[in-house]
Amino acid sequence: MKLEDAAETLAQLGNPTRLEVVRYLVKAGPSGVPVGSIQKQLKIPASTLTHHLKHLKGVGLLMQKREKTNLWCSINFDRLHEVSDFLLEECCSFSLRESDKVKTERDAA
Amino acid sequence: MKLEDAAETLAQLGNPTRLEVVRYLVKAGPSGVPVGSIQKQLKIPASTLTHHLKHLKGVGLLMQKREKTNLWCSINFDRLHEVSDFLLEECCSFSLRESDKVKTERDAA
DNA sequence: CTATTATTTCGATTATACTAGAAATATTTA
DNA sequence: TAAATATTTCTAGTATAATCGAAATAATAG
Repeated sequence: MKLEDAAETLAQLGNPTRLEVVRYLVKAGPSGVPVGSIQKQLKIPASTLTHHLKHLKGVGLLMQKREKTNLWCSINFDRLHEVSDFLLEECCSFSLRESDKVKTERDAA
Repeated sequence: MKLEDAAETLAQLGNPTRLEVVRYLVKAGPSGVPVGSIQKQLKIPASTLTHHLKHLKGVGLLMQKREKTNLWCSINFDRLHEVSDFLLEECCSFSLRESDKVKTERDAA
C-alpha cells in the first residue's frame, strides 16, 4: 500500500462520525445493512450520512449493493486489513508491547 | 480504546507528512532520532515539522527526550498497536482476507 | 560572553472538511 | 397515477488544518 493511499484512508477513518459508521458496519458483518438503518441507529442526518458514505466508498472501505429501495452497505474487510497492516509494517521487530515483553533477569530478581 | 480517541489518533495519522514521519520513526526503532535528522532526511521545513510533531505527541504517538541540544523522537509502539487493534476489533470472525480463506469443496473441484 | 547549532513561536495565507436543512430524485406498492 | 419510503443533491455557514518564512528562544561549546 502506498503511503499516500494509506494516509488518505486513515484520514477518512479519522472522523468520529465515519469511524462510528465503520464500527457499526464491522459489527454488522459481510451482509451489511441499508443506509436507512445506519441513519436511524446512529441518528445521523441523512444528508450527512450520504456525505460520509461517499468518503468511505472513495477510499474503498465501503461496498454498496442495491436491493429494491434499499442500498446495502458493507465493509471491505480486505481494505481495513491493508491499512491496519500498513501501520505495523516494518516495525515488527520493535513492536513488542510492554505487556508482551519477556521478563529480564533483573525483573525476575 | 474509546472511539473518540481512536478517531483523533487516526486523523493525526491521516496526514501524509505526519505518516511519513511516523514511518520514518518506526524504522528508526525504539532509540529514535533527533528532530533535526527527521527534518533533513525527509526535507520538511523545521516549523512545519515542529507543528506535526506536536500533533503526534498530542495523541500519544510520539515520545520525546532531550539530550544536549538534540530532541530525540521515538514512536510509542504501544499506542500504534492500540489504534491498529481498534480497527480490527470485533471483526475477527469476519476479517478473513480472501487470500486467507480456506478453499471450499467447490473451489477444490 | 559570543558564536553555533537546534528547535519553537508567531503570523499570515490558503485550502479543505463537517454539518445539516430543504428540495429533488428514485423506487416500490396500492 | 398517487402515495410512501429511501437516498441524494444542492447550498451555505462555520470551523479547523496545512504550510512555511522570519524571528525568537534554548542549549552548548569555545
